[in-house]
Amino acid sequence: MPTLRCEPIRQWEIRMNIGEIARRAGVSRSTVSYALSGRRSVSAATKQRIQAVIDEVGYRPNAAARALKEGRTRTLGLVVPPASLRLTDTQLEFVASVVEAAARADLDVLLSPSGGDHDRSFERLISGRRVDGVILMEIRLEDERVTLLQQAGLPFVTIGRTAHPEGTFWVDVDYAALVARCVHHLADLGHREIALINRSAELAATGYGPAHRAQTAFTEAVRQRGATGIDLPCADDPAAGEECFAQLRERHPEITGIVTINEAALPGLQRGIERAGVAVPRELSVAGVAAAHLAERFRPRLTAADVPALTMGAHAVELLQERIAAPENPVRHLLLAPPISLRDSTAPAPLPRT
Amino acid sequence: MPTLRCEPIRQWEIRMNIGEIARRAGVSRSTVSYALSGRRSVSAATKQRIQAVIDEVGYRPNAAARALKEGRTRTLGLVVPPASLRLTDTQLEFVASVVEAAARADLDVLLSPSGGDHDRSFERLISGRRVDGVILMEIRLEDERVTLLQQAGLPFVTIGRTAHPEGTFWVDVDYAALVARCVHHLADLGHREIALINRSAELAATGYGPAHRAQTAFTEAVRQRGATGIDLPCADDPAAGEECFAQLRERHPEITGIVTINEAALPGLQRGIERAGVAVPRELSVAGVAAAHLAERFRPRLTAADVPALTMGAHAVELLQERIAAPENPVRHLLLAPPISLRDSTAPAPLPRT
DNA sequence: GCACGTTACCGAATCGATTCGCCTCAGACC
DNA sequence: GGTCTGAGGCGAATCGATTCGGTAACGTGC
Repeated sequence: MPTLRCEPIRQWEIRMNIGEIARRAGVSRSTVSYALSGRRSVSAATKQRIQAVIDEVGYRPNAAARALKEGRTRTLGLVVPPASLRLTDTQLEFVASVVEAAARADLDVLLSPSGGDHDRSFERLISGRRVDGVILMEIRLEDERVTLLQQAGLPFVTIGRTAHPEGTFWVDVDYAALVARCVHHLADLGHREIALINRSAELAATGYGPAHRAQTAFTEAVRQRGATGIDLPCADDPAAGEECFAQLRERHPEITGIVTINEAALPGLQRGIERAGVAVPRELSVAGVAAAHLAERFRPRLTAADVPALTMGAHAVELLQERIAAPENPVRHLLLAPPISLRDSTAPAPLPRT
Repeated sequence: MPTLRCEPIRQWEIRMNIGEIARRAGVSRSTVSYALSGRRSVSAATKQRIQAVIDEVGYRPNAAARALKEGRTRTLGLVVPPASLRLTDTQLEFVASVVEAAARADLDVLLSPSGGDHDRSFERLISGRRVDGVILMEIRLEDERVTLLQQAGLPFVTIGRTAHPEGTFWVDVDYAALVARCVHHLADLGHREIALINRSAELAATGYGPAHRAQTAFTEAVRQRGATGIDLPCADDPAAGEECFAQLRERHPEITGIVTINEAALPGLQRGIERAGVAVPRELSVAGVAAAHLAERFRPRLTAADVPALTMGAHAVELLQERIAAPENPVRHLLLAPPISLRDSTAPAPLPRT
């Protein structure tokens, strides 16, 4: 008489590994492997039989076993700033485009928040052989993560670059060139008093490249054109943008042109301008560097160099794949300087009041 | 005499596996394993010697080998909407909080863009044993991904829920309750003509839960209070918000109260209100459901139920861990209905014009 | 007829960890 | 003194894939 214990029967849950496929197809495991990889010839009939079994049971090779044997994981690591810092739209587009580009290349993406107190996550990433390569965002001029990756001998590509980027793979936006271009554009329109609304003072203090390079290029470009320039740091949020503009109007009412690389502050900047009743572009011209959709969203539409964030992620993935496949290849960089899209926020400088 | 060939000497690049650690510490590999896991006793002296070697060479167990043997990867999958759809702030906070919570629990997160043409990525995720469990975002009322995960027998937790969520683990915001609460709040203040600015018509058409539930709850609450309600779908971007408000003023000038769950449209809504010269909250009250920082950013500050996105991600990770550890446990849900934070955008209804 | 190459397949080693079974040596206890 | 117990450690099997070497069978060319 059977006992009352009613263990759930899980017969159909036998593990589907390559051996089981081989058994059902009546071949050896190596034949299944070769049939799938095509690295040795397998007769059409056998191949078909194996494929039929695979389709029937929905088999897929175990990723861990394959990674162990092949020595690669088909996975990329993406190191993102911790969530506590709110990401800018451009940064988000980087992340999204990296993920999509990786998916297109049949690669998975492992996310790791770096900085803050999540160093364990970063350590796991680089020393547990969990990934074949790493994409690093938000690079500082001196960045210890770069050093750690170099020591670990793990291929990596940075979005942004350090102070001495010669030996590494990177993709970056040429903020210096773009800011200079904005200054020249305004100067060409007759503006003589120009302000730069930069990223936050904290970022600059921690050695954030774009903030430094933008400032240097701004100062230089303004000097070249014999204009006068004001450099204003501004926190990455709308409220700060509004505040920043208010201060600018109060302390430097002579300003007729603004260059901004702080896209998070744009909504606030716009609001500040509207509240002050300043007419753009008649009384004040604004040019900048920003994600295209933010430039389009500004009123009036912002004349700006559109940061090609969506393609940059794809480029980074591409470079990383090359680096992984051919570690001895010479380093490659990509410094992007998209043209300025002329929209509605810049115009000839107003005539000086007499 | 040595040859001229100068192969790079890579002696220090010998693979650091558990065997090498064992050799250097003069013990067997199993002893190293037990010393690290603590699953069997190892003398203090031996343990110390092993640890010293590990610290010296910076050894970390190979993730693939461990996953293969243990049958778990210590990795979670996070299925996100494809980048082509711009994520809302609340969604981004979900992602960020999931990643942070996972990092705190020493788990890695594998990102997979679903929908669009990235089904291979999703397939890899669920059938290659790459992850121990999956967190699914942007759930539709009928969602085939849920079915696929159930078939695959992979533990998963959804953020949001399907039409019949009884048998699954999920964390969700009770949009129905929150919208109703907003309606009652406005009704209590004397408003009789209320509009709902909902998510986009496309989302509703594809069976997006919050859009449906919000509409149903809105209709019901308005009916309960004997008020009249207008339900307006609105695309997820500022321009649409502005447009939507303009239409609302034109077609339904009698409206004195607005409820919105469309946070992406908020900036546009604000802009539309300002352009129309409508005084909030004197002439028009606005209440909604949104991420707290967006509510604070609205002018005047938005009375709203603050979506606790940052804790929701953490809850989802917690539930998923439980599901993985104890698959036979009864299902658990979490339906969050945070209180409405009274800010500055609601006030008693204006006296009806005579 | 023999050497040789090709096709098609099998068996076994391998990747790097975990874990089970077994062994030895003390010390405790009857 | 013999048995038991537990600590401490070793060796080997195992997870599921890939891949190398081997081996039949079957032409093909001389």
